[in-house]
Amino acid sequence: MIQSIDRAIRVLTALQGTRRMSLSELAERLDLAPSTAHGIVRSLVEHGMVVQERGSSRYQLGPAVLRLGNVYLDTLELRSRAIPWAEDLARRTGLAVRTGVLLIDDVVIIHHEPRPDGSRQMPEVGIVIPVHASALGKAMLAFLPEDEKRVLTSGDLRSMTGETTTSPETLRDQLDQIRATGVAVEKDEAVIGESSLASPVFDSYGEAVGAIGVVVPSGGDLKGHDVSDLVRETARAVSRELGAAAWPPRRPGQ
Amino acid sequence: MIQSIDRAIRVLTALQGTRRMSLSELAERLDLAPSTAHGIVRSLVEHGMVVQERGSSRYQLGPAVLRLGNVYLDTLELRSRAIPWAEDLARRTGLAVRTGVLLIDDVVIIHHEPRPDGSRQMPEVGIVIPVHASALGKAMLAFLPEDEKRVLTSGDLRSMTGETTTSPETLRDQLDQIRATGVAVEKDEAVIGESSLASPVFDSYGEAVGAIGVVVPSGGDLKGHDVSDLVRETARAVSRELGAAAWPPRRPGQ
DNA sequence: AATGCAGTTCGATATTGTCGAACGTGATTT
DNA sequence: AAATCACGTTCGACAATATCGAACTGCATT
Repeated sequence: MIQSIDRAIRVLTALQGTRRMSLSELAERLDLAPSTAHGIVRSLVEHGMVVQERGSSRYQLGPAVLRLGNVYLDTLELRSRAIPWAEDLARRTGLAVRTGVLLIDDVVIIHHEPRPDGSRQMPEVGIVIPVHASALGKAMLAFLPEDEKRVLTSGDLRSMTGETTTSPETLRDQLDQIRATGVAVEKDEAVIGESSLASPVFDSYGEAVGAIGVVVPSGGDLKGHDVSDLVRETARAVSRELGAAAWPPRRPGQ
Repeated sequence: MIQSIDRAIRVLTALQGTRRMSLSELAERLDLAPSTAHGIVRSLVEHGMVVQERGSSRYQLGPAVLRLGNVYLDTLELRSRAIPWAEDLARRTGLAVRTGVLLIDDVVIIHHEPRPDGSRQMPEVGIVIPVHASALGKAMLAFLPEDEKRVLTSGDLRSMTGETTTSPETLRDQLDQIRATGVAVEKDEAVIGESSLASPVFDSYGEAVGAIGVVVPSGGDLKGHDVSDLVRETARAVSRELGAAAWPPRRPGQ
């Protein structure tokens, strides 16, 4: 791992958490001499990855990162395949539909089909949710070979709400359950008042490359048990389009 | 400029143009030894900025860039201020509205309000258009102090369609015109069949920090001359919300 | 007006990234 | 089916390069 590149990305990640930071804040956060941090930031600024706001001397992310994000979405086959099915699922359930992929220990939303009730809803593409607090994340985790252990043993499972699964043992049990049913559930674990169901999507190698699912208002009743079946069927359909031979795959990786 | 960071960003930029590239393609494009390119790519992969697709050994952008892009949008005051006005402008003109900022020699779309006719339209947030081929870009360019020269003298103004302004002299004349009217126009210069009008948005320092405008189907008739007035008024309103003292500012920078 | 703080620039040192060569693997060709 | 080729990857030595500390500048504060 090249040191300066690692540091540059850490700068971007820091700015992604704390949106505006002064140089000294950045330097302290990354344990660097101010001049070192300055050199890194300068390089990022020259490419538009970071901009310093006028007047104040704080830094924030720049327009170049937006351009990259947009291109990423366009290159994702999973996304283009999932969109028609997501629309369909939203129409049939009356719920918002999310599709996500894994990023280290989080899930990144790559598509968001709003609830089809005509109301204005915040676009959620690009937001991240901890794997262990989301149905999307658990769905993928359950079908990963070795990597799952890393998350499970990494120690702290951050608590988002009082309901967040924070015990590795509990999570492990949940994953067994998910492998049995093909559907992951989560109640108020990431956001209070919001629960979700999701199923994993596989590619032609039988790898869990993403997950798709619905968001359920915690108060709302699921019309019978249909929803979970619809979610599973949607994931299966998308997987087939991606060339998956079976759903779930016979021996997941390993 | 730190060399390895510069190279890393060049890798991302290359992947942004040519979506999937093999290591050797990347190495050749950046004039690097394959092993050097590999080290850089490896560092990017470890942070999820780049992923190598399974099976084939090609690389493409990763989910981490999407997360960054999303946060960038959230931090932009221009965007949050512009959105309500963009909705209003779209409603009153019946046209799609775009808001953009400058990124080196391009304009990046930071908000896109679709035509209010209920049809499905591709979201345009994150796409880039060359400054000299877009009304948004020209609107900003006309009110920049020194930087404009860089673009004008950088040599080649890429041609997008047969209508693209490629002569620096012509562009200079257009900018004079824009400074006089406050509204930039463009006909078929970026995309055939699509024209646009835009006006610059200023912040409290009198800097052109963005531009907002409408997209007009080339065949479509503008209802009288109203549209250009509405665009100008919208830009003025957003500028005032950002703390601009005057529109246009008295002495643009300099 | 003076002081302190933060961002920035500059130069010397040694760490660190770079390159060339060698290895392993998968695909293609004879 | 064997061999060759091409490609991605790993490794180690060198020197270029990033890093750090100190000094400078500008701004805000007292």
